[in-house]
Amino acid sequence: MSNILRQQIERIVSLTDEEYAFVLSHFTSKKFKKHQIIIREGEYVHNDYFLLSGLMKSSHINPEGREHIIQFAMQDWWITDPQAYHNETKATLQVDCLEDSETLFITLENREKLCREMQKMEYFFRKKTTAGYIALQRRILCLISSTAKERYENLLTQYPGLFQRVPKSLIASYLGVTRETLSRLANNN
Amino acid sequence: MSNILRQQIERIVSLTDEEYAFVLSHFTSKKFKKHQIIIREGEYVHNDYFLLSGLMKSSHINPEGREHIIQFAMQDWWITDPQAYHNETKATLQVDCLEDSETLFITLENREKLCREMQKMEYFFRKKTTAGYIALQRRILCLISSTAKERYENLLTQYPGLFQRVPKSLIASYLGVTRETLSRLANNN
DNA sequence: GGGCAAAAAGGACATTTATCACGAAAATGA
DNA sequence: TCATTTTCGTGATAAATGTCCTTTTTGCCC
Repeated sequence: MSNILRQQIERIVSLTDEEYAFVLSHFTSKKFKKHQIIIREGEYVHNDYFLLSGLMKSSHINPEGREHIIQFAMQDWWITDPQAYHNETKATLQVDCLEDSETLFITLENREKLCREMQKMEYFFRKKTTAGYIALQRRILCLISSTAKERYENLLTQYPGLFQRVPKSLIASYLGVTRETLSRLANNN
Repeated sequence: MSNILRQQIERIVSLTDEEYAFVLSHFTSKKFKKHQIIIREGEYVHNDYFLLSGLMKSSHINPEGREHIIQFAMQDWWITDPQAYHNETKATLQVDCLEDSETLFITLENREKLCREMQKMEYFFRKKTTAGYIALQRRILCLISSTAKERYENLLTQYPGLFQRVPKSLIASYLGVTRETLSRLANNN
């Protein structure tokens, strides 16, 4: 069974089996294939996806067709277009699969219902979002204060596995440099 | 009276006078002078500050003494070192005043107590943090996908008033460029 | 297994940005 | 008010990064 979700929640609040069953009843499981697009720009975003396995990315594609990667998500991570999901507006980001992936997703409606009916879960989501906020602040600091090389080495030490799973061009896109520049940094020129 | 805080909360949840009085009882008011340092690197961070007036910044100062600005906060904004505050660890950021400022601050203890005792407020903080998360994602996208000039123009249209209130060198630090580069961008070279 | 498309590497050159240096203008504080 | 910082702009040069291109390698699909 997929108690990865339960483990993540229980790192923040403890749950009885009954409580977890109730939580889980608000989720739906769904599998996706590599290259499948989960969220398309311009469409409404109904779900927030929790990854049980696989790998996805969220990205913005600018008018010239260049893609900029905002986030990679692997096992135990959440991914969606948060702006569109939480504000019920149309997506400006795209989310797609870099590998076959298994997910549990929750609609906004179910998330809010769950938070209303079970304060523990409202607490969980508050803490989880706070941790996310902190992580994004650190990424911003890295982007404004570090050189491309430092950002590259930083990512390499933080997520060494990522480099075996995704093409370098996507790593470059995440770091905010071109793939040529990344190639030079990686080869120490 | 300072009902700026109440207004911000009521944009998300409605409160009776009694409820607001209860909320407010968890805050302490404090004024600061320009140049005063509110949070020092290496010290524990007890408070999250809500600005009633004035202007502050949070920044990281690297070993070479270079400052990188993570956030400006003006009226109606919150500021702290979130990582140190929420995790009860020592500050890695500095928060200081760019103008004389009036604040309402809340300790982590009071914040958690308030959330426990009043689910409305847990809802408020969850929504507020979510909105903050979304804003940071957009800033990250801007940093990895836009040129320095675009980032400058973006900030200029979003916060035109800021340019009259803070030195350009700090704007540059926020945008992740040197003050010389910013000066040239602003004068269209 | 073979063919094809994607990915990676690298060269040559253009552009952007950082660095260092200096002087003028503006703001600040005694 | 006056002296002292701070701020701002600008030039010259170096370093970093982007752009465009070709070649090689890899890996995937039928």
